[in-house]
Amino acid sequence: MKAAERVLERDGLAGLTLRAVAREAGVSHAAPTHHFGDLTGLVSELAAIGFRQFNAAMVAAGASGATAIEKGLARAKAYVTYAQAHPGMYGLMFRTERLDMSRPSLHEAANISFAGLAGSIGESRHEQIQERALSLDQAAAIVRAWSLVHGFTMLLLDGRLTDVLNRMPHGSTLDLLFEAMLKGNTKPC
Amino acid sequence: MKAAERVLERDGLAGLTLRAVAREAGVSHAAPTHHFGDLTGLVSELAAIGFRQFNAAMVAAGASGATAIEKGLARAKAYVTYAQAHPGMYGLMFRTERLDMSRPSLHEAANISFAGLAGSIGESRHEQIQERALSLDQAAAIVRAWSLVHGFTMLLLDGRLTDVLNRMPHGSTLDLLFEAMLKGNTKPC
DNA sequence: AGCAAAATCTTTACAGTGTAAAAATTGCGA
DNA sequence: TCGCAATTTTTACACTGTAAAGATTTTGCT
Repeated sequence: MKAAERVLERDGLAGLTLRAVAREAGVSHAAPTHHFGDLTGLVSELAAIGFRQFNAAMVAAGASGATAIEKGLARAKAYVTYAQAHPGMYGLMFRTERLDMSRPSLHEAANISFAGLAGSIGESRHEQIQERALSLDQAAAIVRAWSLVHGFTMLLLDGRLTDVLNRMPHGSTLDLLFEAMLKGNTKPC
Repeated sequence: MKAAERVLERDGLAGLTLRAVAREAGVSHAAPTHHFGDLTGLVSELAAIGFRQFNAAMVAAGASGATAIEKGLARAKAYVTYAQAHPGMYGLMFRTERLDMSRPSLHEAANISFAGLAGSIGESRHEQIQERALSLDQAAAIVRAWSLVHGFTMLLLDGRLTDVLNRMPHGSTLDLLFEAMLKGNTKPC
């Protein structure tokens, strides 16, 4: 197996550095650079793997429910669950600063994930969504679902929800809060 | 003026390093360390300033509207506008990894921002919210609004919405999308 | 098989970085 | 003014990403 592939088996993303992955892979410190060009390249390649895992989890979750509503809820929960299980990877995937979205593998993986989201929204609206041309309503529905779940996930991973949770009635769980958030009427203003 | 204070006048947050702020402040490279302890301390102090600015913008926006609905919308727009005007700062404020939330100044500034959000939600629900004890409904409403706006903001700053925007009907603006997202019915599942 | 070319890896080097400890300087109150 | 504490500089170290050049291995082709 090539060093490049060994590098991509890393699971802890905390202290991710070119030299660290080189050490772990048992190669010289400059070897990874040859494969990935630079740190941005390595991170982008890892993020692409993340998007594929992430998408697979969502597809699997969507297959479980019976109604469109159940499927949507299952997918939303799978979204948060994936992020909780792989917080470092989720951060990598959605922190554009160190990402090169023009890399084909990353671009494609991210696009497939987005298509899954759009398809899911179309399903729940009982209409076929043409990704190339969205109506305002469709775009709003997609962005609403995405913002809601992504925002919740980010706040959760960044520890911004612990205070709210602690101040909720005794016995309240994160799951309960998440469901209540999704099911309620949105208009906050 | 002390070097420490000069450091905090930095506006570009892109290449923020201890040594960079030292250079800009015209002090030795190790001077900032004495004031802030370490990089986490510096970043946390900057984030506290950000939260205060941010909160001021929200309060100002809330004063403009007549009805509770108008106020809420104005605040939501001010939220996104602040993040667009200070993307580096917004990232700093919500990227916990390099933040020390136990720092009194940061903790307090972040709490005031949260109280503003909670108060805004209480206003739109026509009820007084006791921050120390939230009902499930109240917590869900707060987290829903926060997730929605924070998620939208993050996706926007990370460039994840440009594709959606490009595929919307000709003439659609970000503002239009944002309003449509907020006004629609939420249940994505 | 043999050999040239391409891919892969190592070595060496350099400019930055955060952080720690000691030395030097400054400011200020008694 | 003197002394002490706050502040800053100096020096040092172990890291980091990146670049360039040489060494090695793998691959493809006749």
